[in-house]
Amino acid sequence: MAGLLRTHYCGELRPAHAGQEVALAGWVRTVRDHGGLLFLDLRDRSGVVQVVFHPGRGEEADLFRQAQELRAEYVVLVRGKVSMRPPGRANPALPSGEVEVIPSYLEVLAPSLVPPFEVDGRAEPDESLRLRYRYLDLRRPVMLERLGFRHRAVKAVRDFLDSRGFWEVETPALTRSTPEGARDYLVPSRVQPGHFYALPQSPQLFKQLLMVAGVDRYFQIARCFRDEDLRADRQPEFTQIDLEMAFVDEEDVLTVMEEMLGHVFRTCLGVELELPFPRLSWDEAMDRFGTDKPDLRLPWEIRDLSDLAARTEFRIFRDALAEGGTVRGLRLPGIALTRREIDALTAEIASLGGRGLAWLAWEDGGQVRGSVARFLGGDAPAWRERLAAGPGDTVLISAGPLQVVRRVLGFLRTRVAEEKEAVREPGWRFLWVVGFPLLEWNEEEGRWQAEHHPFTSPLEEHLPLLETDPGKVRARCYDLVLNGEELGSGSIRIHRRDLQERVFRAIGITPEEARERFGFLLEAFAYGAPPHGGFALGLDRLLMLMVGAPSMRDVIAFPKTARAACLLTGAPAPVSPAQLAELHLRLAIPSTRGH
RNA sequence: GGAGGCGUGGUGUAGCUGGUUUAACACACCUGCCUGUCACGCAGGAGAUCGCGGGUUCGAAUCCCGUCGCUUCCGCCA
Repeated sequence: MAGLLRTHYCGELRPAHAGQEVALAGWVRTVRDHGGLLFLDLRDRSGVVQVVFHPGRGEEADLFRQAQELRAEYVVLVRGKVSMRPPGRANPALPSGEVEVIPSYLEVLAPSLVPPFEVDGRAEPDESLRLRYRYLDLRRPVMLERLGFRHRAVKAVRDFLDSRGFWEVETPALTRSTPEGARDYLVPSRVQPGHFYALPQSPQLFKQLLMVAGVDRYFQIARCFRDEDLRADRQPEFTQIDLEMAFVDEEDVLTVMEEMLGHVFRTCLGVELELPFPRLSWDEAMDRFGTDKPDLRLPWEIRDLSDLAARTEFRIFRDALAEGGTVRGLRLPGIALTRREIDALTAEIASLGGRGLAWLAWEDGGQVRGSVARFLGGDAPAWRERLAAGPGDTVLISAGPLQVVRRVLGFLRTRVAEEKEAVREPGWRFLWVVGFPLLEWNEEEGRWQAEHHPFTSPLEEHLPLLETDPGKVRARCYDLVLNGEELGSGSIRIHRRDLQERVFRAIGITPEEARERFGFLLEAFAYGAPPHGGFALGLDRLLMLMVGAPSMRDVIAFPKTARAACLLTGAPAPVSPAQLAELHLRLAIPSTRGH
């Protein structure tokens, strides 16, 4: 269609173009037919410009009659002259609003059915309709703008990493099923009956192999697949900014990530991020905020009240402490809760293991009230001081095992803020959370497992604990959090075969299993692996936050629904018996429908 | 796997404590009129048996059960 000779985008016309002959192509946004005068709003991805048709005589009259046939979303070609609008007729709401186009030629390149929803309408159609007609949904200026933003952000990432000596390397999409982690998407092999590929959950192992290969600095805008249930911020396929560096320690990786994000925010949003990002140890994050991804825009913090609680006669507190637990409180500054609200919250925390919720509140006069107020006795001022509580504040108190108390108060922190629409401080509050436990106890399977992944290096000084007290070992890993959303994680990897085998042993992977599952990696490490570390950042999540979209689906061109379906193509869908046979597959679907 | 929300002309909503509607409103659509609009305006028109199935009832968009779809959260997501 190069012969169309489009000369300009609609949205870029300005007074400077006045007098020029232009050729525009785009979609009809609206036609305002005044009978003796007709306005056409022509739209392309750059925006809108107004084209004015006069009835006149001869050719002009033909053009006018043609224009009267135009309908929304017709694709048209317009040639004409850019002209200043008459005095007082400019539209300040439109970037091109000072000019208009006087046409000399009009051609319908393609008509359109009446669209199933108004592309430029005020109302946002139901999301399933948007997804079914995604190409029309994406035609909406907000959505096109988001796609453009995504392009610019990815370009900024590439430019930055290139400038720092990173090479972009592609890794396989058809790979081996990984033993731990999320459920894999499997692809059956036709050539090898009964064997399967898995789509990668991340390029983790390959990037480590690239380090062994001497690539030194690798990155990839990598598609990752995880067959788990979806959320507003979780899709079965998503994109990571994946990178790995050889001969580095934590500081190198964190600095590169900070500078990369600084570059992206500067180029895409014109925002200057404050570097470096603050860091919090995992233990401190859990103690102060009850979560490993605290939203720092919310200043509320958790306080340990165990010593004070020990002096009360309150059974629940004393029992919790006697069993080795803790008593902690969360102050809600200036927030009053009704009994009913507290009951509702108590019910909600039951699923987190919280058996009850105590509370205190301070009156204007300074007197304390609440479910445990009568147990404070002479210690009331000490409680108040510890919590820094003042009139109008409510404090929620949880007692029990440390893990449960953290989880409960961490949950309440965001839950109440949401409910009460507590004001969050504005801004981009990045945070590094470092020093996660290397291992976590899997209650169900009765064994230790990797908290991050099994290739994460333990802290050197914790190595002796690996066999004696695995839960105490901290890892050389780091999570990046933005406004309470986990953006990604990374670590310094194990590069010595002996240590890798010790970690495998700690998580109950026998040498035989290790060889079976990761033999290729262990073997590679036997041939001179450099110390290395890296990071993987969730691109979709980052973009969602940057553009202020409520869901990751809004920054992905063709996303899946909560049931992992594509409403546009109808995927997933059945395949023919012939296809199954070719793949040596037979279906075993239990007949659940009893009619 | 569990819990909640939503489903009404093409679109977005109202109606939903059962019977005063012939299911309403806005936008879109169709016809006509209109020379400066830009969410153009005016007049007229067409269009929904209320996701689907079953039940309760004299009577169901409205109540109940099931089911499907979308969605939010928990579990899950090394």
